[in-house]
Amino acid sequence: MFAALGDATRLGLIGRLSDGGERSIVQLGDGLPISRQAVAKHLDVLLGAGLVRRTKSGREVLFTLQPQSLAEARNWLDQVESQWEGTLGRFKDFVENQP
Amino acid sequence: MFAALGDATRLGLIGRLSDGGERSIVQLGDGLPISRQAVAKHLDVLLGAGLVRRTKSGREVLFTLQPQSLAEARNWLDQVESQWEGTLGRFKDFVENQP
DNA sequence: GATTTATGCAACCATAAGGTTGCATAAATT
DNA sequence: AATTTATGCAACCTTATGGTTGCATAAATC
Repeated sequence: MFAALGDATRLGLIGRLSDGGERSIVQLGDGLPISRQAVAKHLDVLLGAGLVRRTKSGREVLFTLQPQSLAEARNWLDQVESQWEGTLGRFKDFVENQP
Repeated sequence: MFAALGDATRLGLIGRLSDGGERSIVQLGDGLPISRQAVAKHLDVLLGAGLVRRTKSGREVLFTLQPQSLAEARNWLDQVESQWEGTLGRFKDFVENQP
């Protein structure tokens, strides 16, 4: 899922969806300097990573952000950081107990 | 930087460094099914993303985690999530005020 | 001084990633 | 019914990416 976030275009798409609204492929690609197909492929990647949800409405395909999945990424970061800080704490103890 | 995290091998390296210790290229590659050179390349990527710090000690090159940079990634996620929740709040208001 | 041991540099390779184009299909419009 | 408009499918292209191998260098160890 970090891989899915590791592309500027896809980060941009998520940004556009971060207001909670649902948008079609055409809408999401509006203004971008790439073809509609390229946008569709990026959305497929985001879908595969569970970052967006796909619903059909008439002839349109609408995408919405799936923010629960972002929490997953955050949890991983939190875990690494907290483990690091735990060690930092032990290191502080060590230093402070030096004669 | 999400791109740097978007590789299983590199995530593993960060995991190994998350205890705050410093390790050489050989140490970090120990147990991995890839060559030392491949490990060195991954560490270069992590270095480029600011996720690790490089110091020389004798003939060894030691790497340590740079957790401040992880916070950056977290901030981005927080921002997207909070914007989404803001909208969710407005949506709740809307629903609750329906007759 | 000779030999390990830890890296760096560079060329090379296969596959994946991001992108394009052309054509087909399906739902709205006119 | 004819035409837009929104997608999907598939082939194709170029460049990055993750990986390897061979050789050079520099610091420890014998």
